[in-house]
Amino acid sequence: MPNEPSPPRRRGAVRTEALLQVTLDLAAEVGYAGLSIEAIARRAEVGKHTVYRRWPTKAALLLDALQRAWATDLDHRDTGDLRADLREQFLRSSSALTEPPIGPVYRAVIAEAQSDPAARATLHERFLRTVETSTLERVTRAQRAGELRADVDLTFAAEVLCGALYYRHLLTPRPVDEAAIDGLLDMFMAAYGSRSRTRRPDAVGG
Amino acid sequence: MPNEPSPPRRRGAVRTEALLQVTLDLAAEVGYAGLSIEAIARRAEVGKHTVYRRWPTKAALLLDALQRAWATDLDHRDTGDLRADLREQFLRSSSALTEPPIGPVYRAVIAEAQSDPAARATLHERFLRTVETSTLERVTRAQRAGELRADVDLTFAAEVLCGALYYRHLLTPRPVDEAAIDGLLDMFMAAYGSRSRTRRPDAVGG
Amino acid sequence: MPNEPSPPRRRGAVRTEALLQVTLDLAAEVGYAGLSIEAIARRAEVGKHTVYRRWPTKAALLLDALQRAWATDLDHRDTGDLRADLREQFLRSSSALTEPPIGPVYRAVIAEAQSDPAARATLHERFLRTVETSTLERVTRAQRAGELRADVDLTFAAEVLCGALYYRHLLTPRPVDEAAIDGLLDMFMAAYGSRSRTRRPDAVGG
Amino acid sequence: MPNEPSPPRRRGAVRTEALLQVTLDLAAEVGYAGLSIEAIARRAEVGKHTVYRRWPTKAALLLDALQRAWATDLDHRDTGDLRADLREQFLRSSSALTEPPIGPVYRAVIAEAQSDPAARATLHERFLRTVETSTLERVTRAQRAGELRADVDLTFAAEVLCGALYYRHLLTPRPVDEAAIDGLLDMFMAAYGSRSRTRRPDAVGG
DNA sequence: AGTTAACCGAGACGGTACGTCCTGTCTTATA
DNA sequence: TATAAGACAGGACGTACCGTCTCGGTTAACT
Repeated sequence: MPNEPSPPRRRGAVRTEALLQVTLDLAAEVGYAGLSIEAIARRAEVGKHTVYRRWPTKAALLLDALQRAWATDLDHRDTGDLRADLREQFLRSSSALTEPPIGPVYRAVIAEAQSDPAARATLHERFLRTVETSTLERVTRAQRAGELRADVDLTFAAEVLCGALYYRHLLTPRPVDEAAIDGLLDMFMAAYGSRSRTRRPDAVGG
Repeated sequence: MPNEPSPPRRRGAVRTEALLQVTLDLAAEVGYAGLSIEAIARRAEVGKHTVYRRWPTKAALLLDALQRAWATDLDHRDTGDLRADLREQFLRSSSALTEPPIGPVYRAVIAEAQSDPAARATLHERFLRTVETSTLERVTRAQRAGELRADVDLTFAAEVLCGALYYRHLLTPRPVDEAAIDGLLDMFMAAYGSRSRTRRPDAVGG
Repeated sequence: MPNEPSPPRRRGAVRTEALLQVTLDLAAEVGYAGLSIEAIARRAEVGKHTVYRRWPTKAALLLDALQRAWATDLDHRDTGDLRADLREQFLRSSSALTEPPIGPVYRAVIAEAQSDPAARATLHERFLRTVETSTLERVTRAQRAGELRADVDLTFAAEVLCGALYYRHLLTPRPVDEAAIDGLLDMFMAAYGSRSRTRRPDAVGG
Repeated sequence: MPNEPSPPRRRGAVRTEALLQVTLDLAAEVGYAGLSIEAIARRAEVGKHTVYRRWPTKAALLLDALQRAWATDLDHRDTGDLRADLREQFLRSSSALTEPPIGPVYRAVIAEAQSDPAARATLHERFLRTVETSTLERVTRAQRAGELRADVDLTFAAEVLCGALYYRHLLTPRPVDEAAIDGLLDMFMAAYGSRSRTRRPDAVGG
């Protein structure tokens, strides 16, 4: 029996990286449906145990893979024009969530999260809360700059801004397009904008 | 719900009812995880084909089961006080979505919907759009009654009201409680309420 | 009370014929595997009950279908040369059993017969015994004509002649070709032929 | 937290053995009809895949099970009396084929073989050919010993000996009893026995 | 000619088995 | 000791037939 030399086995962190990458590749190629641990291990030419050793749950793996792909710049710009900055950031996020590999992985995570409260908490902690926080910081800066009314606590407003867009993306056949974002910002600015700068009687609604 | 004219298959209809009920029972007893077609058929003492004959997909079955459980009164009250009516309706919806059997079934549907665009569209068409529409009608009435500004198109606002709450319920560890609803309504009324009636300078924010 | 009332109902008889023909057609087109009652009824555009009303068992249906196709001339020729007559008849039977539709139906019947002793008995009664009997008659005639030894009971010999060929056809990858038939006849004639006419020292064996 | 230690999983060859044994047990207990892969796996407390991993086909599994049960001594005795030796061996084979577990498994294999030419070939290769060969060897020895005529090739004769008995067993309601075996041997000896030793004018035929 | 009972297609129904896929645990052999 | 490979029990998937059972709508025979 001829012993063919097998390739050197990569280990530890390198392996972890490779697995996450394979997960993203699979997501991009075969989508949500192909994201089984079995398929990932097969594609990575890795024993299944090597996956389970690293992540206790498919949700955990997918969350890490999502993080790896989460290269989008989360920090809102601060050009001094709050509306324009939010608009630009929301557009960027929207297209990021739509395209592979983030899109399929995100959907997979959300599906997992429905049956796993821990995954749901982690999903929020590591991704959604981050988005909310980043938005909150930007609007808070705007508030300090006088763009927004000073008499309101914006915490919940930041959640609404994010939530409305996620809702549309995940549970609606409608796209998160410019019209949607503008409509949302109209509402936000109407509610919290400083009186003098906010009124745009010709453009509210949509 | 649109049905074919009138093929009075009483035999079939009885089975269909029973299957939907079993689905809800399973959801209440064993939760999301127990909602396999196999388990439903087994519990109903029915051949699997009897299920597949009626619903091409688990998502389709779950959507019908959801509809069956969806007894919540969707029509917003109209006491003349928009804020109070919305608040009351949102609280009611929230508790309906939290408890079995709607809770588990809803989550299961959403999980299915992530991998099945058709299910996603149907989910929205039959449930979320209904909620949006119902809300839109109430706020439009309020607008005509002078409670809300007359210069805005409220279509998107209605989506935001619903979406923000669904987001919190489905993707967040936070509960949809009175504080959340009040915060949302503050924002909404601040944005669109008629000037004289809306300002509640002491309570905005959360 | 099975009171055979009057002349046969034409409608019924026509249907029966059609079903048998469909069975043969299916056997010829899709072979053994396609011979389910379900498929036959579907192809005949007939309710399954119409099949079960006529035949209690798939085996029963197949046996009737087999009979319908069993057009092969079973009566051995009697040219005065026993060996030649048997040879000719065996060749004819062999090719009949090999080709559709008899081939597939025959195999299907035999498969059914393995799990159903009644079907096995009927199979033998209606087909195999007929072949044995027909052969027995021919060799008995030859015996009376002096072609075969007078001091033997040929009943079992007739069974062996048939059985050896069926064995080869059904359980062996070898074809029932001229060589096989000649070999068999050599053995038979060597055993039972009258001394003077039988010895063919140059041709015995294969 | 130490869970209850599950019994060490039997693997590989041991598992294969167990599965074959379960197949034979089922055959003996519930007969031909109970020999589904599903039932075998259930009885063995084994995942179905564990069966499919080993045998691509039910036929393949049954063939192996048959082999396991095939303990009958295939080698013909050689007491110097060919007729007695063959008789003894045929009787032994006959009763082996009649009783469980070989009986039901054999019938199941033959049923499978009718719809699967590969199974048919394997069935012959591994069982029937073996019987033919063993018989051929014995008669060839007898031929060299002068018991049989020297001027014949016995290959086909060996097939006929086996085939006639299989035919009777599998396709006939008649049993393979002593009379049948004697009749067959009469014919064989009449055909191929050396003249001086063979003639038994009082006993030929059945 | 009207009645009526058998027959019909269509297919629903509870079952069982098929063969495939994935899960999460466990084992083996290699490096 | 970590690994690649994959065996393993379990269970769901969606499909195919089985043989029984309605369901209305013909037919054909006998009033």
